[in-house]
Order: sequence, then structure tokens, then C-alpha cells
Amino acid sequence: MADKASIAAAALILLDEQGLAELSMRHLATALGVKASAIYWHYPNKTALLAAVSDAILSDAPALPTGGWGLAVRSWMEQLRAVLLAHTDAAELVSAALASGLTTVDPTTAPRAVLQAAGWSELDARWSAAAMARFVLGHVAAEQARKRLIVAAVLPSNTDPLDTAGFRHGVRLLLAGTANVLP
Amino acid sequence: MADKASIAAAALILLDEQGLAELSMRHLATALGVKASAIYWHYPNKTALLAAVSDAILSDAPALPTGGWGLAVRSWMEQLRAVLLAHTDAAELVSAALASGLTTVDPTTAPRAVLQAAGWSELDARWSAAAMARFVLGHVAAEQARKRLIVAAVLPSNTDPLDTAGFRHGVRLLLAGTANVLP
DNA sequence: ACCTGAACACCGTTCAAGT
DNA sequence: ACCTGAACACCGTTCAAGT
Repeated sequence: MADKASIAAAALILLDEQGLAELSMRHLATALGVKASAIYWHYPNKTALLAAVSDAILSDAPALPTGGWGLAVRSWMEQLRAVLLAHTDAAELVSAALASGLTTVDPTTAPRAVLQAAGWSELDARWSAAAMARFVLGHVAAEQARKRLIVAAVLPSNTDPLDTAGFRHGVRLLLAGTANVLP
Repeated sequence: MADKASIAAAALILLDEQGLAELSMRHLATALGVKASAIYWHYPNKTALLAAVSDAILSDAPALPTGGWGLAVRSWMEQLRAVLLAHTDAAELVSAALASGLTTVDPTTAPRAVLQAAGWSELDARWSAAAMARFVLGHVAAEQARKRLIVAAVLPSNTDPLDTAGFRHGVRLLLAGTANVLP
């Protein structure tokens, strides 16, 4: 019951069911049938554990379609959003994990390669992909934060969010901008 | 020594000097010469306090220049970044505070008005401004997270970050994209 | 190799009681 | 009106000791 991968998997299940606020070392240990201190034999600290959870979430993204950088990059953004929306509070967790510098899966790897193959410089590709990833993470974080407020009953559930329309607008903006900052 | 505004001001000073991780109710109370429980007479909880700190930070943004929506929106992004960089961990604090729904200062108010005046619909203006704010907050959060790692000596300080060049690239992308999604 | 027990140094928050 | 004292219910983390 106790290798690094199965601990991260249990943490992801706990995240899905209870949210980031309930993902404590003690709750996770209880879910694993173990004491909290046992986790520290496998991970040096909670930050490293959350980095592993982030890696697990981001590894679920499928490969990008061929057929032009525009389609590939748009698909990447849509799939990244889908992968984040599939797990409670995932955007907040992944943002923090990426900032910690302990992750091994970088969500911008694929679009950077696509943009470089389409002729942009390494720096331009990196910066454009970073801007896009920031938009997706920020957008989904806002979506999931509002979902938390609705679950906590501080917001009514009937307010039409238009989340997907706003997301598509941002995607369009970033693609049009990329096309206009020519390689 | 104890109205809401002066408590928020003391919290901002503590943030600047020690960072978000050290901004606890107990540390803040000590800085105010008071016990932690005293703060709860003025603010219902820490989230509300941090929302007031976010408002204080964002209130420092100067007015936008006239002379075309492009210049105004670019200036807004540059000034928002400057205001966030002026306070330790401000991007992370402001992101969390905006997500809490307890803030009163919305950083996108000015650019939304600019874009609407330039002919975009209310929804288009809102979505574009939101995409831009997400980029700025995400970019500065990454800058300040790296600064934390450097201070903690987990990263060397000599790695040239190119933060400003990457920021300008994103600004150019978003402006070009906005211009191409015509009103 | 892997886990427990027990502690350390913290948190945010509540609330009766003081002034 | 404003604050203290004291507690409650948690945290992440360490480390000797067990098996």
C-alpha cells in the first residue's frame, strides 16, 4: 500500500472527493490506513507530494492533433482545461506545484515544440506557450473557485457563468495574437 | 491603533517585510501590539482581512493615459505588474483574494471601460480584460515565486530570468489578438 | 525497509470575561 | 466599544523506537 505512486494516487482521489482544503497529511494518511508520519518516509514534505499529484493530473493530457499549429495549440488549451476541470481544485494545486519547482511534467512542453516547428524562435515559443498556460490555469482557477463558493452556499447556483464562452474568447485572442507576432 | 484600515495597512507592511507565509493573525497581532483574537472584532476572518489588503494594493494603480485603447490597455498591464511587484508575494495574495469574492477593488474595471468605449461589447470587453489580468497575475506570481526560491537559496540568483522581456511578449500577444478580434 | 508514538511549534477561530 | 485569556480543533514536521 506504500510506494510513492500509490500515495499520490490516493491523494488525487482525496482531492477529487473532498477538495484541496481537506487534503491534509493526516487525512491522506487515514485514507491510506497509516499514520501521517509514515508519508514522510516516501516524500520529504507536503510540497513534494503535491508536485507528484500535479504530475499525475497533467499526465492525463492526450497527444496533440497534427494539421497546423493553430489547431494543435487550440486543442492543447482545450485539453488542458478539460484535464484540470476533471479534478476538484486542480488549477490551484497545479499552479502552486509548478511554482514550487518540484514538478517533472511541464504542461507547456508540447505547444512549445509545435510553435518552434512552425518557425518561431525558442524564446518566442516559450513565452507564447507560457502566456497561454497562464490564461488556462487562471481561467480554470476562477471557474473552480466559483464552484467552491457555490458548494459553500455563499453564491447561488443559478447564475449563468458563461465560463466556456469566456474561455473560447481568450483562446481566440491568444491564437490571433500569436499569428500576428509572426515567426 | 485599531480601525480596519490601519490593521490592513499593518498587514501590508508585514507582507512586504516577511512575505505571505509569515502573515499570520498572531504575527500581525504582535505587530499591532495586541492579541490575535482582537483582530476578529474588526474582521470576521482572515480571508476578509486579505481581501482588504488586496484592495489596498490595487488602489495604488494610477489612472490610464488617454490616446487610444492600445496605449491605455498596455499601460494598465504595465502598471498592474508594477503595483504587484512593489509588494512581496502580492500576485499570489491578490489572486486568492479576488477568488474569494470579498474584494471591492476590481483591477479590470478601467480596461473594460476603455475597451467598451472603443466599441467592443460588454462581454467582449470583460473577457478580454479578464484574459489580460490573468496573464499579468500569473506572470508576476511566477516572478515572485522564483524570487522566493532564490531567497530560500534553493535557486541560484545568477540565472538571468528575462522576466520583463517575457512580460512584454505576452502584452504584445494580447494586444495584437484584441485588435484582430474586431469590435 | 517501512511504520508508530509522541512530541514540537505552530495555525485560524470562538467566546466568556474584563475595561 | 474594544481587547484579553483561555481554550478548541486543527496543521506540517521530526525522530526515536518498534517490526
